Amino acid sequence: MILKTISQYITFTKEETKFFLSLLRQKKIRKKQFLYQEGDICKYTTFVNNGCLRTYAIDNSGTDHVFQFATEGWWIGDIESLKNQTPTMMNTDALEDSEIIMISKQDMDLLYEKVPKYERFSRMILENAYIAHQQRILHNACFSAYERYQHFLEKYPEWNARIPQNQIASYLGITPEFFSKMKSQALIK
Amino acid sequence: MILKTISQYITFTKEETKFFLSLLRQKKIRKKQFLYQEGDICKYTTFVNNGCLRTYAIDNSGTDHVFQFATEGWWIGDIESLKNQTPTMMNTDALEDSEIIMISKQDMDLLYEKVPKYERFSRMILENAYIAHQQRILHNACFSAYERYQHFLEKYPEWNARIPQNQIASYLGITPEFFSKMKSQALIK
DNA sequence: CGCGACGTTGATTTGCCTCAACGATTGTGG
DNA sequence: CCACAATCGTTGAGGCAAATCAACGTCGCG
Repeated sequence: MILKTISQYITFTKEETKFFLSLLRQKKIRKKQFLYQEGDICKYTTFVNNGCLRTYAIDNSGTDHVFQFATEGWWIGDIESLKNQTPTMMNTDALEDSEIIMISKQDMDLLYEKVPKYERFSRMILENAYIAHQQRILHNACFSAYERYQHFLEKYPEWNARIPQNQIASYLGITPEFFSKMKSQALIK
Repeated sequence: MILKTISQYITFTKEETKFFLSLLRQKKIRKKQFLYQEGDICKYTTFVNNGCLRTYAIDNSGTDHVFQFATEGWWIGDIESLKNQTPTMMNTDALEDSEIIMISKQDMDLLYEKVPKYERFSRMILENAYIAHQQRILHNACFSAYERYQHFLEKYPEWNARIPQNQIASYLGITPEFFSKMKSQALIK
């Protein structure tokens, strides 16, 4: 799975593939289990083989705010904490029993040294992630809650079917109560 | 200036430096002049030598929403439009008379081919930009307008002194009127 | 079964917006 | 160098989108 994802961007030789695979650690994680908690220093970047994870921050009043979801084929992790080796402000846990693949920061740096074209892969993945965030910032600024919800439905129909509504509400930046009302009333604009 | 910025991340040989410099186009842009408008396809990525630019989107009701500012040493551009060669949703213009350096997408791709370590530079710049966006998304979700303003003051004191308040208000996601009231009343929480 | 997670609905509140009016400053053409 | 417009910031009255708080139904699961 992870090789297939990478092969969409760059082509490994056999040796490179072998080397790459030697760096991976597979892991199972159960629903509700934490991968990281606030204050941890993230040592691994994570690829989701199957299942579903989320990262979220907690504000001063104790409310969760979902930063991202990750299902099959997605990467998840706090790049800030991983890059700077600083404590993360976010929590990462599993919404479903999941199988994940982890690469340590050390091995990642090793990979960049030995297989420079992996830089290209990372750059491209980052570009995509950056674009997604750009859109999210603009949508939060330019659109109403209902419009954001509609866009979410178009962009991630699979997530809508799979992820609890209170989590989606949090991702969209609204309360579960308002989300429920919005859906039932189909508030236009 | 641009070489100094790059040398913080990677080291060019003399030939590479020469090649890199051959790809740059310098340009002056006057206050209020557009670099890109909604619907344009971005062909260049832009580095600011001096002055100040901004990108912003316009919502259905005609209100601006600033996505980013760029002063000396910053890069600016719609990566989505640049990467996919799709029409941009945003406008980029100058808040001050400015001097900028532009690199075309074509030359950028050429650079990636000829100087693979430039991939690394891009990856690192992107990581930083990604982190900044991550923080912005979390702050918008977790903090009140006043808290966001305080954070802005801490992080970008120079911008606060230099950029008109209505633009900062837009960046923070509030109206100029509310921004003014907030400051005068020092609304806590 | 019984408890906790999830969703719904209603009454009330609030953070921020809208609209409108009004100084202060800047800049521009005559 | 002045008149005038445009830009920018401030202040006040009223309004709205979404939050809060609370109660209640339902489902899945240990």
